[in-house]
Amino acid sequence: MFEPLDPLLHSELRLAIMSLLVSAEEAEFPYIKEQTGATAGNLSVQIDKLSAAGYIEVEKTFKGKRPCTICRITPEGLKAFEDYVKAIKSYLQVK
Amino acid sequence: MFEPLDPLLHSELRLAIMSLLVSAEEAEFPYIKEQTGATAGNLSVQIDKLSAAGYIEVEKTFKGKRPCTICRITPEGLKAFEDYVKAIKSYLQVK
DNA sequence: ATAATTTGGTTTATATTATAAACATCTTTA
DNA sequence: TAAAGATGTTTATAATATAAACCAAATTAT
Repeated sequence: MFEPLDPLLHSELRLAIMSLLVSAEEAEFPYIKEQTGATAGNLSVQIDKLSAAGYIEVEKTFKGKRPCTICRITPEGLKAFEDYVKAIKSYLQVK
Repeated sequence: MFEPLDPLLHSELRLAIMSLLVSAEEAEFPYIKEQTGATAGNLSVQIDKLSAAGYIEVEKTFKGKRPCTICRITPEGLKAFEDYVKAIKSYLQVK
C-alpha cells in the first residue's frame, strides 16, 4: 500500500540537495545554498548526513585561495533518490 | 525553484492518513491503523494534529456498544494535500 | 599597516517532531 | 467474575531539523 520513505531523503533540505545533484553532476556549496535558500549551518549538517550515508561524495578543494566544497551524487544516492520518488508516489495518487 | 513543503503533511504517517482520506470519503480509526501499519498511539497523535489544523474532521460515535472514531478530509485539507503534491513534485523531477 | 568586512564554511545549542510504551475504559468471553 | 480483547489516549523518550554562534582565511577600506 504505502511504501516506506527513506528517512534520510524525507527531509525538505536533503531532498532539495539531492534533487539538485541528480541533474547537476556536481555543485558547489554556495550554489546549493543559494538554490535551496538554506542557512550555511543547516546545509553543512545535511551535506554531512548525505555524505555519511554514501548518497553523495564531498570534495574539499580550493578555488584560487579560497576553500571550495564540491558535492556529487553517488550511484547509491541516485538509486535511493529514485526509490524515494517511487515510494512517495504511492502517497500522492500521481498517475 | 523548490516550493516549501507544508510541515504538517511532510510526515510519513500524516501523509498516509491524508492519502487514504482523499480517496475514501471517510475512514474509521482501525481501518486507517491497518492500512498504514501505524501503532494506535502514533495514529491517535497524528489524527489530532490533522484535526487541530482543520485538515480533517473527526467524529466520535459508537458502533453498537463500542466507540468508533471516523475521519473525513475537509475542503481545506484537500486543498493542502493538493498543494503539497504540487510542491513536492518540484523536488522529484516528475513530469 | 591594520581594522573591518566578506567568504566559506563548522560546531553546538535548542526547539520541534515522531514514535512507542504505558495507561485507561469499556466489552466480551471463559 | 476474572481474564482477555477492542478502542483509543496520554506521556516519556529518542531522533531530527534548524539557526545561532563561532572559526579561519582572504579581501577591502581607512
